[in-house]
Amino acid sequence: MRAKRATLKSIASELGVTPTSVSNAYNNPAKVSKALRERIIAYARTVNFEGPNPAARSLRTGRCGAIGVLFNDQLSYAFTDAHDITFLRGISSVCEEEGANLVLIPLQNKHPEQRDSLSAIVDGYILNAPYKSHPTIRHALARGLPTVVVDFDAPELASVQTNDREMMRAVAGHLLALGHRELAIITFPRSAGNGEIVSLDRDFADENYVVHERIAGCRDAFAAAGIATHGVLVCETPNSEEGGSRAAERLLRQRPVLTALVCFSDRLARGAIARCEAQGLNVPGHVSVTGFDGLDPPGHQPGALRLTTVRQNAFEKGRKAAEILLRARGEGPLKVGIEAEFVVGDSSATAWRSPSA
Amino acid sequence: MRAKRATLKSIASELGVTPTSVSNAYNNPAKVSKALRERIIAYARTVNFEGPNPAARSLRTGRCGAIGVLFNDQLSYAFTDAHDITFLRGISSVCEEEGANLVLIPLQNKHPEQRDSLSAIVDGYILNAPYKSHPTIRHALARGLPTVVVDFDAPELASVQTNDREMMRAVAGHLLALGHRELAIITFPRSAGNGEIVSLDRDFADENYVVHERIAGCRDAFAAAGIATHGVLVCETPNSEEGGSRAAERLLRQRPVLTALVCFSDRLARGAIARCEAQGLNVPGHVSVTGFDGLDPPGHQPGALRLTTVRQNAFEKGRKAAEILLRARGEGPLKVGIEAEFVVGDSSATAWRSPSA
DNA sequence: AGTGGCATGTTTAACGTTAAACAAGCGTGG
DNA sequence: CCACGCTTGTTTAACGTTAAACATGCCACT
Repeated sequence: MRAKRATLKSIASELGVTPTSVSNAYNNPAKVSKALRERIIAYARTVNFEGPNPAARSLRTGRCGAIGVLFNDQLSYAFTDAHDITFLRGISSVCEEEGANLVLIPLQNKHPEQRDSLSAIVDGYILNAPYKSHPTIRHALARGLPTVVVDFDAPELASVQTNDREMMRAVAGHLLALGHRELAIITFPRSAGNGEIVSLDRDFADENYVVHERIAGCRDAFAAAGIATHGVLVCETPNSEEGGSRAAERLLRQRPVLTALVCFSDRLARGAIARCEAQGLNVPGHVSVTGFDGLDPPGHQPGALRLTTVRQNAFEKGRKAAEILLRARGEGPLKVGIEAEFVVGDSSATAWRSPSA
Repeated sequence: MRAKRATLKSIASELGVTPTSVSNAYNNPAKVSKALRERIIAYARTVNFEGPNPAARSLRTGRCGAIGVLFNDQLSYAFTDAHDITFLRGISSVCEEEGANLVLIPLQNKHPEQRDSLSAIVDGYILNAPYKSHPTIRHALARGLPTVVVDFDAPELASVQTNDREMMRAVAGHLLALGHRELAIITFPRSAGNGEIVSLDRDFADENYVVHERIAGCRDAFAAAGIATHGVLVCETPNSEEGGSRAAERLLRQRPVLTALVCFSDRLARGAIARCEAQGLNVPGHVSVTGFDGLDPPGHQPGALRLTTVRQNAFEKGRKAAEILLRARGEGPLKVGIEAEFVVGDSSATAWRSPSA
C-alpha cells in the first residue's frame, strides 16, 4: 500500500503556510522570500514531493505544455516511413527547444466506442495530411484548440504545405517529355481505400488532400502535353515496398504495354522497381519508375539505382508546423510553404516501346 | 474572442439535469436512459462539446490514458537512430492496441530551471537506457508512477533487458579467436562524456548501464583468453557515423598497430569503416570492425558490406516494455529478457598484422 | 400486501492546483 | 509625519470532472 502522495496542500499545512505560497515557491519564486522558499523545497524533498500535480495544474491554468500529433495511418506504420520519421524529428527538435512534450495520438480504429471523445491532454494539434472524414481527426478539429494542418487545405487553420501539385506536374511532365504515353499511377491510400484500380479522369475531390493535389498535378501535365487522361490507370495500395510491388504487378497484368509507373512515394517506387525486375523488365530500360519524398538514407550505396523523385524537406515541414503551434501568436492563420525539388535520377529514361499500342 | 467552451456543467444546467448524468451519458451509458443519453449527446453536438475535459477527468480519476517515454539523448537524435525508432515502433504498436497516447518527453537540458519539475501528464514511464544521474530521469523515478526501465539495472522496477554483456563477450571473443591482439573500443557517450580516450581497465561502475555491461563483456572475453586489458583503449564519441569516423581516426593515430575496432553500435561501425577506407585500410583485410544492433535496412544492397554485429530485437523490446506498463498487474516487478543474436558478417576477418608490436 | 431488486437520476464532496484581490509590515522620500 | 510603493504572504474562489452514497418509482416475485 503506497503512502498517499504529498500535495501542495499537505505540505502547506505541515509547514503552517498557505498552499498558494507553496505553489509560488515552485512557480513564482519572486513572490516568496528566499528563506521560505528554501524551507518549502527542503521539506518537499523529504516527503518525495516532485512538484505540483501536472493534471491539476493543467486544469487550473488551461495549459499543459504538450502538443499532439495525429497521423492518418497507424502510428506503428509511421515509424517505418522515412518521411514521417523525419517529419517527427523536425517537430521534436522544436519541442526540445521549447521544453514541450510531444504526444503521439493513435487513431481509434480498434475501439470504436472511444471514437466519441479524444482524451489527449494537449495545448494544440499538428495534423499530418489528415483525412477530413476520420472520426478522431474530426474530434481533434472540433475541440477548437490551436491546430496546424500539414499538406491539407483548410482556410481557417494554419497550415504547412508542400507544393505537391506543381511538383507532380514536373514528374509527369518529365515522363511525357521522354516520350512515355502508357503511364500508370501508384498511390498510397486515398481515404478508406480498398485497393481498386480507377481511371485518372475520375473525380478525386473527396480524397486525401495530398493525393488530390498530386493527381491534379498529373492531369496538369497531361493537359499541357495535350494528352487525354482517359484510360490512364490509378492503383491504390498500402504505402510500402510490398504495396508498390503488388500494385505494379496488377497494373502490368492489366496493361502490359505500360512504359512508366508514377509512384506517390519512394517506398512504392522501390517496390515497383523490384517487381519489374522480377518480371524481367529493366528499369529504366523497359519501364521508367518515379518516386516522391527523396529521403533515401544518406549513405548511398554504389550499385544502387538513384530514383527520379521529388525531394521534400520533411524535417523543415515538421519544424515549421511545431514553430507555428508553439511560437506563433498573431492575427489570422499562418500559411507556410515548404520548398521541394524535382530530382532526375537513374530510374527514368526514354520510352522504348512503341508509343501507344 | 472565442466563445467560452461548453462543459458538462453548462450542458447539464441548459438541459435541466445534473452534471453527473451528462458525465454518465459519456462514460457510463448503462446508468442513463437511452432517451436522456440521446438528448444529451444531441444537445452537446449543437454546442460543439467534444466530450469531458481530459485534464479535469485526469485530475478526478487519477488516470489519463497516456504513457511517457524518456530517452537519454535528445529526442531529435532518437529519430535518427534505427534502434530507437524501431523501439518506439514497438511501443506504439501496443499503444494502438490499448488506445493509449504516447508522450515523448525531451530531457530538460536547455531550461535548467524547468528541471525541478516534470510536467508530463502520464500514467507511467518507460525509461530507455537511462542515466541514473540525469535530473529529468531522477524526477521521473521519484514521481513514483509505474515505471519500466529498459537496459538498466534497478531491482525495484520492472525491466526489459538485452543480455548486452554476454553478447559483447561473443563479439570480442570472436575477434580474439581470429588472432586480434590490438583491439580498441568505440562507445557512444557513457554519461555526460566529453570524448576522452581511456583504458579498458578503468572503472566504469558509474556509467550508462549499457556501456557498463558491454565493457564487462569485453573484459570477460579478454579474461577468458588470458589477455590483459591494460592498454586497450576505449574511445567515447557521439553515436553517429560522424562520431565513429572521428573516433577511428583518433584511435588509429594514437595506436597505428590496431587491427580491430569494436563498436558499440552499427552506426559507429559504419563511420569507422568509412574512416578506415579513407585512410587506405581495407575492412576486413587490414582492420576488422564490429557493430551492435543489427538493424540495417532490409533492402540489402548487393555491393554493401554486411557487418559482423549483434542483432537485437528492438521492436520486441519496445513491445514488451509497453505491455508490462499497460497490461501487467501483479506482484513484484517483472523482469523480461530479450533475445539477441551474434551475427558474423563480412567486416571481420583474421588479423593480418603481426600480433602485438 | 410486503419485500426485494432494478433502472434512473440526484446530491455531495472532493481531485490539486493557481489567479486575483486583499492585508500587513517596512522603508523612503518629500 | 504621512503617503506611497515594495515585499511577503493570505484569503477566496474556481478550473471541470466523477465516485459514492442516496432517493425515487416501478415491476416482479413470494
